[in-house]
Amino acid sequence: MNTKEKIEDLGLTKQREVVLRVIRDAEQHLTANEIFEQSKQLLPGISFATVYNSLRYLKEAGHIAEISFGNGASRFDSMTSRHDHAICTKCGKLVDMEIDLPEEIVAFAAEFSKFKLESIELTLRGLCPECNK
Amino acid sequence: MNTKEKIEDLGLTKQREVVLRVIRDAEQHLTANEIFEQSKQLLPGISFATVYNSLRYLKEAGHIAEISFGNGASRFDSMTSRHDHAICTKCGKLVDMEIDLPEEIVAFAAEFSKFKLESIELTLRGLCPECNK
DNA sequence: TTTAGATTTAGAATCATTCTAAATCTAAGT
DNA sequence: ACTTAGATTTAGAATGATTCTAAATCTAAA
Repeated sequence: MNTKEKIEDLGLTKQREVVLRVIRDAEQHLTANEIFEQSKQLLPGISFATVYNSLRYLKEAGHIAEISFGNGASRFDSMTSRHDHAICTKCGKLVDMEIDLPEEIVAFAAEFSKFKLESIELTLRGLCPECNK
Repeated sequence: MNTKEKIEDLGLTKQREVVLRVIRDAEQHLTANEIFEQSKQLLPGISFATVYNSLRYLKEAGHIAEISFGNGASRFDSMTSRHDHAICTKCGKLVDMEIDLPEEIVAFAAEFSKFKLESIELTLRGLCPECNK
């Protein structure tokens, strides 16, 4: 039995489907390069450019999200719902968090900035359990 | 009368002091390249590498903070106190916000992630007033 | 004044990402 | 099935940000 669920029909090309599959099956958030390496195993001829094209496409279609902090390459996330991140300042480990952000804080931030809100997230920086020993 | 305040004695080298001055005097958050351009006006011989070295040094010493979102170059911030950011998804405009984050949210995030907390910030993405017209 | 360590410099190198142009695929209409 | 137009993929070049390297210079302590 395979743990990997079939990807519902999204009208994706073969390569975009592979990229999405890799991201969905990953235990952690992968970089474009890691996604390329794993995609090649499922679809040997795929090119790096296609991985980037697919990431852009999937992001715009709302199937994945891009996460980037100061340090190096972006990472990609298959969670579609709003959530937050914790990042380790020592090893770079990235962890998803679900924090219930009170409506009044969201409203205050929108009012303060005068921006038309699209998304809002909390980022915690610190030491992960391993690095904190 | 000069609006620019003297930088207190931090034991900085000439070039690090210039980089810090440029960041402190800036109206908005600058990229490393913009900082280099402006630093050259105050200290013509300064090199790009030194700007990067200085930025790293000043960041580690806690005098400035680096802000980076997916899109392009990092920006540097002289505010030392905790604060949050709003970023325009269309033009990239970056605005500082001061949001009062309830202690229980901070505690919950630390507990949830199991990280030893160093900092926490809120990031709002959306359209700035100009781009929203 | 010597010396060791830190800093600066210029330019090369690296890394992530985007662009380009040609080849290939796909779907719609014949 | 055949044509065509548009979208997609490919390989590799190009770009942009940042870091590295090695030599020169500065600084502070002995």
